[in-house]
Amino acid sequence: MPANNEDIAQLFENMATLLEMKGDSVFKIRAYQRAARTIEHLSLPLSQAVAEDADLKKIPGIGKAISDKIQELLKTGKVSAYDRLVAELPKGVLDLMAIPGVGPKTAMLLTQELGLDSVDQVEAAIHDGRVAALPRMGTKAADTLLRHIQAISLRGDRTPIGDALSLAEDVIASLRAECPALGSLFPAGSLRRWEETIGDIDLIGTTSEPQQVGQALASLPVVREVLVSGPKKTSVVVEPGMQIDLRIGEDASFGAMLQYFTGSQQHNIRLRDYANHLGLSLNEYGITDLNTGQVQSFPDEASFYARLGLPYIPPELRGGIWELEAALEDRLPTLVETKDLRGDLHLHSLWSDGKDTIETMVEAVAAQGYEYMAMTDHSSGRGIANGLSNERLTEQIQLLRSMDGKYPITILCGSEVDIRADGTLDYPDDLLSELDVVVASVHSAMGQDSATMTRRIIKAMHHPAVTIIGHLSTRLLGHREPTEFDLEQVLQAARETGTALEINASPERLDLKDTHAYRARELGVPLVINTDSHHHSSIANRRFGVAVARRAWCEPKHILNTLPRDQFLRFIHTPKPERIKVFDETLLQEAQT
DNA sequence: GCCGTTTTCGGCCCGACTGTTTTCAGTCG
Repeated sequence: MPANNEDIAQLFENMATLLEMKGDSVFKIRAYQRAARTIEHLSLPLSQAVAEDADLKKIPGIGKAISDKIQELLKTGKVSAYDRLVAELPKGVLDLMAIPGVGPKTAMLLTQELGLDSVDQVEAAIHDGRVAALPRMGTKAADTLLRHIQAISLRGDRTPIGDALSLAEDVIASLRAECPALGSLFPAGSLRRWEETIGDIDLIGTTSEPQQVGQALASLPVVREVLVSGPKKTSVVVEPGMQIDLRIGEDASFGAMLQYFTGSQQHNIRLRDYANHLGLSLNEYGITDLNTGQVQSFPDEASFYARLGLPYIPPELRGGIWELEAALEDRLPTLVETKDLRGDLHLHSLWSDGKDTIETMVEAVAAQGYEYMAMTDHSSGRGIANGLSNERLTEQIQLLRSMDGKYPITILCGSEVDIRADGTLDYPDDLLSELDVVVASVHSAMGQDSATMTRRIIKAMHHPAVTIIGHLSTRLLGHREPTEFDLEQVLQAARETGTALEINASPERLDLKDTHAYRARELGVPLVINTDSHHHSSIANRRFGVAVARRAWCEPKHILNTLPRDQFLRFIHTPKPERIKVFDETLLQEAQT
């Protein structure tokens, strides 16, 4: 199995760490870190790029040396320079960095001075006092280390954005209740960039009473531990095991602060580098003119970016790879927004495993101002999901047809049909042909190898009745790994057959994920943002799906369900291979207007 | 190691906090 982008990014991240332990040039270290971050967020698999003989040096932050190493890794399965570094440095030294607060320097100190090569050994060495006796350590530092080690198991991995966002909203509400002096208070960081999982929750606020707000956070009942407590910054760990960082500033400089703490780090590094060329220096308080020393503050982000001669860059685009160039060349996309959506094409009711009646779901979707919707209960193969037999589906179709026209929304007949292990569908063709919208999804045999799964999905795409492939990878964030398949082949087949791919907005799925959606958009594959709601309240989840699309640089024209009703109906009523032309035409039309 | 709105050589983002230090190194984001 060739290395994927994540593996390659991890290798360069390790490489940077090992070089730092050796005391190598900080700039070389930074170059490897930058390359790692870039590769991690790349939409195109590097294995694919190398196979196609693409020039990797076109990717920002990747030059000859790193390009050569990527090629070496993909061709031979290893990077000799990396292997040499690993051999050169003490065994286990990278493992120690899993301890928060232990960086390359401390890890080296622990391995070289005490010969420790595992977290367990460090814990033992703290207990018998050897760690506290090290140079630049002490009892307090050793105690802190011990607390961090004990907290490792409690502080889980990254948290899915849905959970992190509701936690952040709870904390914001509590702080508001506790602190009358609080002005603005918003999430920043990865939460504001809508990353699919969140490490720490960053909050930024303004107040005339900074100490009071920090104190209020530290005293919240959900707080398990206070990590940092200063005049401008407070960090705590709250009950489910998440870290919250609160930064406090003034209203007049809120724009600079919001920009600074929204990141990404990579975006900020590139932005500050660019600013330096303009004779300006950026920090969280404002923009300093390096010639005059004058500091200018900004109440909002738009004026901050404008001072740099840039248009406003939406947080979802601030990945630090492509957005600065796009902004300079005035080709930032006009990103799709929630208000652009006109339909939801993946909805469940009590007929299968939903929790609401069809009527409740219809009313809830109509209340969003949508123009059309498709009821898509499960097919019969989903025994546990109370899937509809042929007879029940026929019955439901009759019911839906009788309802259509009685609501301020067009009700389409649909089904979420299982793609069986062999790529066939779960209903006979004559029944499928009666449906307006078929969402075909994998729900079983998820362990198939990549080639089998790829064939299976592509076979389903070639079925004339299949409108959309639902939650392509079947992953559940934090619970189930994605299936294995060849993304490029699947996307090409989607394009050829005129099959749309779903961006499933359920915060536990987010499937397509952002980088896959990005690649799909590049290849001209129609995308659909669906909530897959099983309850009327879940329709609000569309914001998560819109966020994925925005991170994929999607404009309304890339999203099928931003089409007005009649154009959407024209799309689904056009036979499949021709259907893609309808999509392309609407693209052209929109581009001209 | 990367890169070019001063540059193919000489630069490379910026600050808060902690714990150990009498002026700073390490870590984090």
